[in-house]
Amino acid sequence: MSQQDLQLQQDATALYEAVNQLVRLYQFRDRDLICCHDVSVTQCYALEFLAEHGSLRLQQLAELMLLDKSTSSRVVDSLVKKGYVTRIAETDDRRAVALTATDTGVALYQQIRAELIAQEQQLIAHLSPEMRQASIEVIRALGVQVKQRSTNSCAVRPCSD
Amino acid sequence: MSQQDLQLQQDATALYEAVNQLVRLYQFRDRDLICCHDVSVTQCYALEFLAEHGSLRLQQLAELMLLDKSTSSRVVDSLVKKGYVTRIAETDDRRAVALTATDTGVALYQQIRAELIAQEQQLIAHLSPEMRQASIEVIRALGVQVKQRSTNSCAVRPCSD
DNA sequence: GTATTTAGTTGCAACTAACAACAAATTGAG
DNA sequence: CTCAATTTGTTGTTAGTTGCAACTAAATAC
Repeated sequence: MSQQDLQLQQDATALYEAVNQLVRLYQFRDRDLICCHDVSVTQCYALEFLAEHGSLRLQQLAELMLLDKSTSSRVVDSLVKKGYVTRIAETDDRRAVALTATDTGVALYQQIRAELIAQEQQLIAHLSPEMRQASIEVIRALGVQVKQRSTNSCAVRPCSD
Repeated sequence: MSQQDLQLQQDATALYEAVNQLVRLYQFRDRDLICCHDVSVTQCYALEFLAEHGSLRLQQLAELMLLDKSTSSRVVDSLVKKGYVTRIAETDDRRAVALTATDTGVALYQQIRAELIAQEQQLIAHLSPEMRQASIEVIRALGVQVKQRSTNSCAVRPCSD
């Protein structure tokens, strides 16, 4: 194996370990609140989609979140209870419900988002633009990879069991 | 705001969104198996610690995994049932149990690890060593940040509620 | 006008994880 | 040495999350 190949393999291993660590630790945010605010991570994702898209039906939200509609319905339940989202029946199709983030909900999401972005900013402030870009690319690519992995059951080889 | 500051902020936002996406999608691996192998993600983490550390007591494993000892005990249960880990009572302290990955267990972990590393390698093969290094650094730093965030309840400001 | 489809909710079961109570072994104090 | 306190690990219970299936209500199709 060449020096370069060796280096690549070492880097891949380091990347694997770093991602592993990151994702493992992130699991613990799930049960906690997002940084002191009274929403779970799943709830925050839902709030994010609603804040970004303006208004969504439950079905659409469920698809975006890759969750079952029943689960989404319950996530919305809790957000409604907390006053971050409203359910308003649509007039033209009275089965449908328009989910909308309230002002409080949007404000909460923006606050959480701003805090998290500020943290990311600290993290990459010392890096050159090229390095930053590379990091972002890699993390994006990891996301795409995981997405493929979760739709196919296995990315490397077909399922053996 | 200067051009550079603006760029930094944009990069931070992009990073936030990429990490968000990655971590959100990773949640779905949790219920599935790690890429067709018959262990859950938590079980795989336990297997990893045992394969890396050789032999651990339950208490030690629980601390490493940041889980309650009861939860760890049950995670180990399932790994024992599947034949990936053995529980062997220690002779000098008969309360204690030495947890050890079996050969099969180590082999499984190494296979999973190798597959994941191969994927990472594809991902970063086209990057220059400096770019790779930067990516790894950033992801590592994100991990450390999350760790702090999960011990302190809030990294940015003291809890307001 | 009835049958089918669609949107959303609720019942239920499976799973995960923590807390508390517990049993068994070890350690310590007198 | 003996009995209390501590340590190690397991089990009972509870809370929370999620998906599937069954359901209601509304809209659409024939």
